[in-house]
Amino acid sequence: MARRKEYKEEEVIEKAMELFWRNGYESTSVRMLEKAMGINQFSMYSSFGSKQGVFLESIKCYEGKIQGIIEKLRNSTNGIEGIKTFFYDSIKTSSDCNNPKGCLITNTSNEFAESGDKAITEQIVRFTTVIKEIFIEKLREGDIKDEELLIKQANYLLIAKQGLSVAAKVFGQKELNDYIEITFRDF
Amino acid sequence: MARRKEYKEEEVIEKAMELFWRNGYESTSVRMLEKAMGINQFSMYSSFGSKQGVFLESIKCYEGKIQGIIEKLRNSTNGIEGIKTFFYDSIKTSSDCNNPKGCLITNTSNEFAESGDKAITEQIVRFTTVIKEIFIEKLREGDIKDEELLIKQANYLLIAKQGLSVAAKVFGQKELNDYIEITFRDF
DNA sequence: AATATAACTAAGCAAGAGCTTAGGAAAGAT
DNA sequence: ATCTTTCCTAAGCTCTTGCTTAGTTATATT
Repeated sequence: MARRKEYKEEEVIEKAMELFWRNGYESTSVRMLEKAMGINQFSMYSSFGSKQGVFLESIKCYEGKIQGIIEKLRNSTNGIEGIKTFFYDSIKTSSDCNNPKGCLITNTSNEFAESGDKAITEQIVRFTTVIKEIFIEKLREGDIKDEELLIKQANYLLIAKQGLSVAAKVFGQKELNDYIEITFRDF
Repeated sequence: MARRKEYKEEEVIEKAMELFWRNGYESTSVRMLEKAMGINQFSMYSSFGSKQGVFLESIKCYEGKIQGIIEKLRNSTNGIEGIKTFFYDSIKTSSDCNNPKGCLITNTSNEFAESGDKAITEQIVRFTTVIKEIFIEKLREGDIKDEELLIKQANYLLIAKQGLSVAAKVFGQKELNDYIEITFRDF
């Protein structure tokens, strides 16, 4: 017995995500969001509660967007090679132009590192933990490994992946390829 | 024939630098700056022209602060070992508490990556180039190296260093050590 | 058709941003 | 002591921020 929404939340949030991805949280204003999403502030706030609400939903949307390559990593059966492919897939996502560069999760982790925002930090930690566990799982498929070396290597790869995402915003394709090649040269 | 300044620019800029280092550019307001620097906005603007002026001067101040470890790197004579030491020195700078974590240059590079601000981007590129050239120089001191591999390795180390600075904000000491150890394991 | 409920528009709110300015205070030159 | 030049205080300027609200429009139910 009432009027229907003229937009779908899943659709407008995608536009929001791209904006946050490109500019970060603070540099994206609610006015910019309403233009990009094609809805006005009232609708935004009634659908997502707050700017932070839009942002958290954007992160979920992003996770959905990259779920494909994460599943690919998870289902890979060639150990360390699967992780290497994951690295290449990651920068490929952001190199189809018109897409922002870098990784939204990593960008966010950086922007909020010192702020200590709880809801956002939690999202990031959760995501990072998932990736690390997959790395460990894949590394376990490899040759002789004592547990300690395994953790060491997982930490290395996790930070390397994070570094890659950051580097992708600034460095060129050749530099990134050089980086990945040497990262995996001795596994 | 006039009144004298009640502060020294070199002293107040250090406080500004710490604030920018901790919060980034956008999240640091002029009101916060005047409290931290102990001078009011009039003095700030008459000494540095604008908020961005304060920021650019803060970066110079930061470069001065880390010049020690860069000179140490430059003067090292044990090739790749010198670079490894440089990595450890870099995270040491930010692990004496009361200092912000990460690297101001890297933070800035990240924050302004998509903005395309000219003055700031130029500062970053200049600094990055210097580091890369030192890396190449140190790598040249090592064993047999064709030029191409050398560039590849320099790119690797440059991105690895950048990744380390980012990681230092989020990861613990053990993870960082693991990362550095494996980064340099096969040189 | 009348009514109730939800969604839209657009205007506006307080707070904070970067920056400016008028007026007084300090100190070297005369 | 006076004058002149510089510096400091404090208030205020305009613009933008995240968010709200009054008033209107559209739709499902009766």
